[in-house]
Amino acid sequence: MHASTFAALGEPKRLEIVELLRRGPVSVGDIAGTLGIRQPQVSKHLKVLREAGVVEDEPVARRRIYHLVPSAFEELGDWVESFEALWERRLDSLGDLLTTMQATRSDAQTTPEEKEGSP
Amino acid sequence: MHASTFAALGEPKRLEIVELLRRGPVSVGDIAGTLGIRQPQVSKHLKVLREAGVVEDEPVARRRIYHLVPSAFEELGDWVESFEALWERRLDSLGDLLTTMQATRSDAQTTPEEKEGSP
DNA sequence: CACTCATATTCCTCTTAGGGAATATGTCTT
DNA sequence: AAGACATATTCCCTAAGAGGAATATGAGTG
Repeated sequence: MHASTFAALGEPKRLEIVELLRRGPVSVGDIAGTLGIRQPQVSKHLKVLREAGVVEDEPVARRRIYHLVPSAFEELGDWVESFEALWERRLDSLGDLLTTMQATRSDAQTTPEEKEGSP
Repeated sequence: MHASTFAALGEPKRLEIVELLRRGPVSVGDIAGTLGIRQPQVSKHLKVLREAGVVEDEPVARRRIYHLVPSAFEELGDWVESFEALWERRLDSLGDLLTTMQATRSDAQTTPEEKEGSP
């Protein structure tokens, strides 16, 4: 996963553009009009999104219609999924830990004990 | 979905930190040592990640152990999913379009390109 | 309490990114 | 080909962000 993808989405206006494109392909001028951004800024933002692989454009008549690129979101989804798989494992470990603690001791008072293990 | 989450992940070193934390909770010093970044920079990056809700820290002895925050990734996952649902709808529309075109059966004209596929 | 280790914060500098205005490129239309 | 429209690019300026070095805060240990 490239940081540039996140960087592209990390700018508020660009995220708005992406949310707008969610509704379907839109031209540069329409993006500018809908979001109240000036056309040159829109073109700049689209350039960043395009180079990050988030959007693509297709010329139609004399305008350029921009649309989202599914594979970018698939990659993102895979990445996030690979993290979500961790919580389950962790929760299992936590369950084990709690079970162990409960079995070992069931009392705790003022002084929190220091967990040892790192030399 | 807040742009700040993406912005936090959009910096290469910070993304590295997140990838490292995937393996489990780590102290600031260990992050610095593992990634070859100086401690102050690590603290700064962690501050950004923390304020974006991506990581949390817990004091253990005299260090601070940082770990990922599941809810942040869940939110991310939901967001991405809401996009992936679109492709299917779009593909349905495309299917309809193709069906219509085939039914109409009026070829010739300015149909310049065809996606390569099964011949 | 003084000391030390671990982390956070500050100050400085420099590069980069974003907005505004103007202009260049490109593409239909007539 | 000239003109009109749509988009991209450039220049300028300002501000945000990231690294380096030094220092402040905080927590545990003798």
